[in-house]
Amino acid sequence: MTLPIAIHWFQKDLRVSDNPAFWESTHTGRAMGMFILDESASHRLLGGASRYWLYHSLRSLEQSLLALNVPLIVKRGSAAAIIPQICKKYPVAFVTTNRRFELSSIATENAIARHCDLRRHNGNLLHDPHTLRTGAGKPYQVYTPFWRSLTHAGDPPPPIAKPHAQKGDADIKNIARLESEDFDDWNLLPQKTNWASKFDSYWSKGEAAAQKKLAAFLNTAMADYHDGRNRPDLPSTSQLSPHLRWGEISPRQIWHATMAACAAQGRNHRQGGAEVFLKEICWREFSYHLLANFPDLPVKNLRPQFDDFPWQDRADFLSAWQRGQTGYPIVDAGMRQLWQTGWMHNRVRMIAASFLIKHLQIDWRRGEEWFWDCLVDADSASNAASWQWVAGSGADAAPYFRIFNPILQGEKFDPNGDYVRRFVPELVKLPKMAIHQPWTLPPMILAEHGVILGQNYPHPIVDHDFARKRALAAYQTITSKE
DNA sequence: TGAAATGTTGGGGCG
DNA sequence: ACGCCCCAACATTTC
Repeated sequence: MTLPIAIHWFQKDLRVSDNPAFWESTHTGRAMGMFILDESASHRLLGGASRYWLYHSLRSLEQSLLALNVPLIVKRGSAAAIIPQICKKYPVAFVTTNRRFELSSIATENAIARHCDLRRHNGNLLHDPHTLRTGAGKPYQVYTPFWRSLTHAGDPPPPIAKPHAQKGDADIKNIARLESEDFDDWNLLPQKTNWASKFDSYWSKGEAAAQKKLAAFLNTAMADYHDGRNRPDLPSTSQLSPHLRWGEISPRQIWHATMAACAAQGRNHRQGGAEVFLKEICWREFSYHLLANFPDLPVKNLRPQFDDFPWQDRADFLSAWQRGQTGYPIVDAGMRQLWQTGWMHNRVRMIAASFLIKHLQIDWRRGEEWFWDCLVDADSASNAASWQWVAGSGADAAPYFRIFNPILQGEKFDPNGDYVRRFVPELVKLPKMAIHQPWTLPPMILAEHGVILGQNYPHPIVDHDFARKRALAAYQTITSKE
């Protein structure tokens, strides 16, 4: 008996193992993989760093599928148009995909489902974001009860294996050859200036690399993760975020591998590094829970009173922040790490975001947009939820008056200044007692260490004490109106 | 997953 | 020896 032709539509699941939708297509059909770069108007365009990652991830996926004898069709255009067209043109029985939760993606999937047998799976989250509910039957808006209910629900489903290699089928190979474009033609990599020149040395892309990175983390950094995760100067985080973003690895794989590692190491997974690590994985889950239930999350304040916040429209300040020229070393190091590597340590993301919002009084959406463009892990759920969290405009947000002091944060979490020196080379000779506040040294001493403020490193663009008081005053203007 | 301001306490210097 | 003051250290409150 010949199985029907099936398409697995890869979206944010560029992997072959623990991929429930892909599994279905290969086990109940003759499967073709499909990836569509959808740049139609309703979809947010990928940022530059994301396009870089996508290129390499597709390369890797292509190889994995080749080994499984599954052809891959890549196309550019509107998925809502392309998939029904292909289904009409060829005898495609059904289409599988792992559902997304962005508003535009939901609309696209629904449109396709009207024309094809679209079978949607929950392949990228631990649980369905619509099933976890508070006692009152509402979505969670506070992280801790969300975490409690998630852990109370028990372990997520165990990951499923990758499919066996397929028989190899002339029909679908033919279709793929006729239909597929070559993503080399898509200009996914930088064209004019190669700003991603350093990315290659920082990142291995693809499913195998993700698994390797997870294993390395579980065997080394996880033990110290509780405190280590806050140290941008140390290699103490998993750096799995871009792999998760593209679905090269699934949270269920991470969850169960962490449990297994704890068992093998004789550790308790309910405490120490493992629990904190799983909590971070669940922050991503929480972000998706928020996005699924409050689809405006990426563009609208969850707390509407923030709609009246007196944001400053200062292109010069925004640009200084983007280029890592604020005069606050920990902020500048973070922003330059972002530019050079496509990634920023999470502690520093909070500091840099707080600085943009609170010190410079710039709308969090400007920061969200910059991160969207620069991060290899830019994800509509995590990025938006985290920016709203820092701004205080989100559901379970940090109170607005929680204003990070970039000097204290630097001294606390980069105690020797090594992180600053790595990314702000003009400060490399400064002693650690001054590296987070170079302006406190007399100009003579600074010059001896190769620093001339205003020439090779900026003066602080705002005074911390002034900025803090101004931020609190601005916050008053929206709270007093209620 | 803050920081600053304000309040409290207790040891020690000193008249 | 005693009371007073100063202030570091810690705790609590406030933004």
